[in-house]
Amino acid sequence: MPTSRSYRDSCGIARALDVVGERWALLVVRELLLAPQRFSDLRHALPGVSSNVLADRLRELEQHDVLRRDPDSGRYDLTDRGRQLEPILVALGDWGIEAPQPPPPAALSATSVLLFLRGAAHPDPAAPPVTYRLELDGRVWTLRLADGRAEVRPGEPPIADVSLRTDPATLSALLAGSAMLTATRAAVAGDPSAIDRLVRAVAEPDPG
Amino acid sequence: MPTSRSYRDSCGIARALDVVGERWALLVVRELLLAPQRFSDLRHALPGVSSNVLADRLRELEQHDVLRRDPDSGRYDLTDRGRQLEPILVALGDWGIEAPQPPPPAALSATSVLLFLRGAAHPDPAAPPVTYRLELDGRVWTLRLADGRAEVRPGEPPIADVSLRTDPATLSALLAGSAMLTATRAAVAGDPSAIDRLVRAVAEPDPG
DNA sequence: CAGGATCCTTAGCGATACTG
DNA sequence: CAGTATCGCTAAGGATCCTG
Repeated sequence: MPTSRSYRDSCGIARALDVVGERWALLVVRELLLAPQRFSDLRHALPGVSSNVLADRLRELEQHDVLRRDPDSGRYDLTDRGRQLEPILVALGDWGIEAPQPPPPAALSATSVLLFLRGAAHPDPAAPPVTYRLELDGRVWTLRLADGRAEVRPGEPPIADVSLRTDPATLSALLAGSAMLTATRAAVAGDPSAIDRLVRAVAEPDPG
Repeated sequence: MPTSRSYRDSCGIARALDVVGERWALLVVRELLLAPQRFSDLRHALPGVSSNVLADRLRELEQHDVLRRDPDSGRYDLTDRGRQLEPILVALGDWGIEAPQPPPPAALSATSVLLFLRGAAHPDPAAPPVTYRLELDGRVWTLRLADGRAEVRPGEPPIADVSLRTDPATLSALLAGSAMLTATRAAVAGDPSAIDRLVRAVAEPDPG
């Protein structure tokens, strides 16, 4: 039984919150920012949400034209309207970064780390492009550093300079500089120096 | 008894929602964007929130350094950190404008209308500045059109070209062009043509 | 009277078990 | 795998009642 309460307020902010203000709704949207996801993908990325609540949120968000379920693949993907939330979510995430960290154990989905990575990376614009194959939680992503910014896409890269297989928490620790690659159980193939370059691109201050 | 549940997710978006994701929290922030407000002001602006929930939200938001209560005046005001939410809320409101209107009766606070007005107004940059004295729900605001944009501040203007006393819904209807000034119970003093100019500034398309 | 605090009811949430 | 059914818990909603 989906939620059907409203703020009954004509303001755009209140009407937006009528759509995406229920618990877990914006985190579901977050998980779909980089790639479509199945029901089980979302459950794995959001271990705190129970299946009935997730089903409710997906139904409501589909009714409000934020996302759509593809009947063939069973995957949920954002609609154009849902995708318009991306800059808002990114800005909200930047704001939330300043908040105190939740006490562990805290979840960290692949999408979360990749969104952070994409936003925090400031690679040297003059350096040649690099392509990474990232395998996180068994799923493959393509990361490309080029033209001074990072681009993330789902799926296999055509060619990759380096391949890194690990989990979101380890990747996050690497990027934060709180772990050395050799001290983790990450599997690397290809040019290891490209990993250093990635870490430095995230560590260096925003040139803007 | 304040809410103290967390998404337990390290992502900045989730941590932001741990602070401002509870019901009514962002609408409280909205009400404080333009001016400090008392507890009773907030209750009036948000007729759907019950006093215990409002008290809980204010406590939580104060604990998280989003707002602060001034002991002398009893007014709640945003902190610097809370004010950083302004562009996010404005963007969320723009997104929400596209959502279907809630069935009436829907609330419409003075802050809501003034936020909409400030964002939607595109006055002729070449025209001379105009200052309005707006009295909404018994509270006085200063509105100034100058340099191609609108500025809203709480309190009496030093001098005003025109004074308009009405309620938020009537002002909204005037701005939307769905009501004529002469057909409302709005009280006007000063230069009535300045009201027309305001309506046109809102009606005209965004030059940007 | 403003600014809450208390009480009670309801509805959304969280966890687990179950089904096509 | 992709949800549905069930149930106890907790936050939200509404009214009333304190306290300066």
